[in-house]
Amino acid sequence: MAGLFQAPKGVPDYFPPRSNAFLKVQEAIGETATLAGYGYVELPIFEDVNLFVRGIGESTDVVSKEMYVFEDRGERQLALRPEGTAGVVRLVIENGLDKGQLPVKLWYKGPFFRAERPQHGRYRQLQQVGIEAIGAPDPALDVEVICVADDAFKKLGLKKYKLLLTSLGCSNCRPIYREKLTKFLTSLNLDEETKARAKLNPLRVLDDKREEIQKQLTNAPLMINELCSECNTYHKDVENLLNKNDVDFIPSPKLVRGLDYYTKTTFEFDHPDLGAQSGIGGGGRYDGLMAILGGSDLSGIGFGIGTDRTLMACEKENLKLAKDNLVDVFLVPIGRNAQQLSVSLLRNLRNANLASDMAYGDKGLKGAMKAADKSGARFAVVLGDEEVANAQVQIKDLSDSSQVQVSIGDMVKHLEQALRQN
RNA sequence: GUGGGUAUAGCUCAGCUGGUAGAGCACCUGGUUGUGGUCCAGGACGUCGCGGGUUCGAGUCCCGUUACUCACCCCA
Repeated sequence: MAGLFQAPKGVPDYFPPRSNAFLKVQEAIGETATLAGYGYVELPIFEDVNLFVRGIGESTDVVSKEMYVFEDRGERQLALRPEGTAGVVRLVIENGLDKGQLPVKLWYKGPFFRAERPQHGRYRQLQQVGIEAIGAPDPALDVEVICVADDAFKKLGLKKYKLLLTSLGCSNCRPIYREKLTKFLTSLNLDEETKARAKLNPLRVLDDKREEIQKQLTNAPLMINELCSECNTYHKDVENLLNKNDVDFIPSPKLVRGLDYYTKTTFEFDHPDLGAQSGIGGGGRYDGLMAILGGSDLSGIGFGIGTDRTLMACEKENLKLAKDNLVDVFLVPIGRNAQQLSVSLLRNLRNANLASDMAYGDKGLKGAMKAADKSGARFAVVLGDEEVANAQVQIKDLSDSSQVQVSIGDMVKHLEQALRQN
């Protein structure tokens, strides 16, 4: 049972059959983004630690206590990426993508790392698929980004998730609001820890889950009511466009994101069946980030969808994402000659795009048939000395046990037709 | 990071107030010498998470530790 090693704390393993569903989730989001004109980027898994410190914000939990920081052999300070946006923005600036046609639309996928205490759905190596659209401060673009996520979830068959939406204002209206909120919070009776949080980022106190805190927050000033006229108009446009396109959303004035760069449109997708780790995706605008990281002063918007959690949500809704069988055809050779011939036959089948496998090892006929059954293949191809001598194979339909004999030359064609019929 | 729960076969779990391990499913073999899925018979599989302690004796009690898990914090 227990070997010498176990996976590092909080790191999930994916293996068949669940790994097939994992892949489907990743593909569904990536395909939706591609259809919307987003190009794929392959980002490095580690970056200069300061990219994240500057980009995400030094005071955020993600940076201050959850980053995997290390030094390489050249004494460079690096960090395993805790999120994707900072890396994409760096890539855009470094490669001059912002000098061409705008907006720049990109998508990415892969693992991210945060040293949190693990929980079901909260991993130290977490998987995300994300998109970013940089260089067009247009409400229609905000809606496009939200729709890509929404459409991907729908494509997977998800029904129960909710879209939470608000605006966090801009560099003009947020500081004013922040001061107002701080004043309000200091009038409350809060524990030391919460007070500290209020000082660091007062907005964060708003989505505290404890009832005794929420009770005190009923009359708290809300950003959504304090937006400057520009932000207000922008947000109304976003809401109207979402309504016109039948994208349901829940106005959530207390929604806060843990990364400092968010401005204006901010959203989160929640799934009710995932307990405390209910966020399956989130994102928003980051209009100052390009400039902060030394690029041209362009706006940006994007999202990150949690692949792990989205898969869990699909499982909660009993969605069948991938078929159980990997192959449709299974070769059952009896004897050395048949086995050697099968190697070539397998290649023929696979080159004709028929997913196929064979019984390896010295299994008897019975065992090999059993393996064929286990594989989930629709057809078993039986061949022994007699068949090899006559250049024939027996093709058995495992769903109804019917069996026909065809020549080896016709095998691929026969199976192609049989599989196409259903 | 804080607080609670759990850890027994590959999986899901049973094992009472301490007396040297059990079920179902899965796996292997045979019944059927060249035909799977059903059925029947048989078989293999465990240092009871790990380390220490109490005891004549610990899966069971105590301490520590690790992992998972629930909530908080945070977030995907």
